[in-house]
Amino acid sequence: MEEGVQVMTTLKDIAKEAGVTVMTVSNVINGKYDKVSKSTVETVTEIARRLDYVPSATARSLVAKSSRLVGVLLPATKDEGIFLSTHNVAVIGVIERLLREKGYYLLLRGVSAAEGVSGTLRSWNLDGAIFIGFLDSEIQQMRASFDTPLVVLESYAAHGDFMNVRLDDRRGGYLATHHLIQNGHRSIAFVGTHKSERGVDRERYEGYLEALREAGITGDPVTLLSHAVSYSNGVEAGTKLRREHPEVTAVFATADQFAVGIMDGIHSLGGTVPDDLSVVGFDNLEIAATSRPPLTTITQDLNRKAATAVDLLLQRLQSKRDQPGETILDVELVERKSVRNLKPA
Amino acid sequence: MEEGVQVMTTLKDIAKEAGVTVMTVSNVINGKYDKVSKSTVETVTEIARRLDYVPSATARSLVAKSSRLVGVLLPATKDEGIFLSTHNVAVIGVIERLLREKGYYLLLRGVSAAEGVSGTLRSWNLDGAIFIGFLDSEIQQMRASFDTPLVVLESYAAHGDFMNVRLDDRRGGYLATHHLIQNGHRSIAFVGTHKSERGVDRERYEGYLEALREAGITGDPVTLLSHAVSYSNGVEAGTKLRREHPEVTAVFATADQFAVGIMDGIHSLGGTVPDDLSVVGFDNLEIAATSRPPLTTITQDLNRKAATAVDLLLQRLQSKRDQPGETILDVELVERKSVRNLKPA
DNA sequence: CTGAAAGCGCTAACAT
DNA sequence: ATGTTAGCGCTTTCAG
Repeated sequence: MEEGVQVMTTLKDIAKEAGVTVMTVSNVINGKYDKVSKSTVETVTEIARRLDYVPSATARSLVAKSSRLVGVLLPATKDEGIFLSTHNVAVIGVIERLLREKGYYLLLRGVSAAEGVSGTLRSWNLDGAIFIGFLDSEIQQMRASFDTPLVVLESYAAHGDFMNVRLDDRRGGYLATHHLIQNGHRSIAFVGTHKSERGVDRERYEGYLEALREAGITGDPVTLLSHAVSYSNGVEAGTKLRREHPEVTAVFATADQFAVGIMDGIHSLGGTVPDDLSVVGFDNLEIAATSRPPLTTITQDLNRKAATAVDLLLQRLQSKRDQPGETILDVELVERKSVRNLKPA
Repeated sequence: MEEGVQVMTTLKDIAKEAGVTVMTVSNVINGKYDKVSKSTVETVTEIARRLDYVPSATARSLVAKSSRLVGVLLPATKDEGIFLSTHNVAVIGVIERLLREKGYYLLLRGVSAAEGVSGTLRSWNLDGAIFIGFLDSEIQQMRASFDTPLVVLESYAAHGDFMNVRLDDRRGGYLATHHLIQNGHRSIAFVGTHKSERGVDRERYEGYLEALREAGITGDPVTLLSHAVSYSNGVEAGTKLRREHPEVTAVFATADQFAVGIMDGIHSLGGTVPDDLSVVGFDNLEIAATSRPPLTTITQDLNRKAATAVDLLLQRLQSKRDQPGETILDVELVERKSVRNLKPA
């Protein structure tokens, strides 16, 4: 029993044992059997197995241009971790599996705005990267410092230089608002983030306006904007809505966290959802199904999103061919219990 | 504007530009200023910045024994992704942050029982690894194929060869059951997994028995065992409990998924929690706070768990000193609304 | 079919 | 204070 530092078996070890050159062993390991005699293949293979040989990824990556390493980067602050939504989690899970199936490794990394991204990306010689959850401005800025093949999720950043996979947010906003209108609502508020921060919200807002316009609803709609998506900002919006805008009968929130917060805000003031206020969210997180009441919201195909991202990246890696700059995924309305039908039966 | 493959700046480039040797540049980059004249340091530093130099981690890892890469491995099947619980997600988030702070990189990897683990672990020359969510038997088996410093979360596998960070599961089981007893319950069922599969459940079961014994409750308690932790297995247990064990007034479930499932199972049969059945779970996942009714459960300090794991690993990496084989984290009862007080006021 | 030489980017050890 | 040599484990030429 050896103790202490692990001693790796190398090609050299096998070569010595087999009485051949390192080169020959390398060829066997890499399956280039046409360059090696059958008997040599057998001996070498046997010895490799016996010595429990594992190729050194670092050595390979040094000599080849490829590292078979893909970076998945998420926003992070120095003090907080990553992984905000259940959502992203699921996406990363799928990404990991797909990459693994294709023989790639996944380097997970939180990126704080302060430190650059280029260190990580370039020092490991990443074959590619996937960005999740960054603001458009951050993406543009980060993109400047490296040119590894890149797929970005949920962004409206100009996509001259990378591939973009996102939802049809505008349609989502339209669907949500249209649903409220169909249920007889006319005074529908909008709760989201300042549109400069998330392109996603700007689009959802456009969809919202479109539905309003289509229904001939004019006038300034009530619009409540926060700087970040959070439950507590939702609560705040909910209380504000009840206190200051009694005429509003429904609200479209651009995130389920907002929506659930709004509902709780209403409840805390003695109101009821959907009786006093109808709410539609966006994302269909787990909390949407378990909230009270269960939240009507806009959903998407998570697996498909992750799969699309990985596919695009790998295709790009394998065949230098250019891929479409933007892939837009469809969304759907999930009807639950947070919308009241105002129309007479 | 260059197009195509990224060309990395190397020490050689800088050396040429500065008119010095690669070695000198290396010394400057690594901050060994005592070996280089002040003026050289300045020129080299300037050129490095101008050329946007980033050291090659792969080259470094090849020559050094250290790769500054830590593997976080989770169970996965070929068809399913990783990331079962909200829980693990949070833990990984914290681990990532701590590793990053210390200058380490995180390789995220799902491991299916079929493929070995040694390939990943050894080909990347990982400095260390953290295992999350594996069965004890899997750990023992995997451990055989490599001897990288290892921290294992939530396991009762013999810890001769690695560090173990886990909860005081026994106390958790005791606390949960004791709470039910204090609320006047005498007929308390146990819902968990077959104890051979998760050591965690065996311990929680022991704690459960201990509380029963202490209260002088004898006789065979109702015990419902599944093969895997899941909501649907919980629902099944809940319906079974209501149909076949009407004498049972309370249940301790070893996982919140079970507990929430049980509650829904009861509800689906027209029963009410906690009026018809009191339920205590374990883990304090997000669903515990948002379930109906909110679930009384056993909680733990997630941050502390992750931090402990990383600390142990890094200490082990930095000073070859041996660390305690097992670190046991405390647990607490979180009281919510799923337990009915049977005692007269 | 097999070997020899060179080099990927970097650093440790020993010169100078 | 700087340079030289050597080598980490591997693959890509180019020779035999």
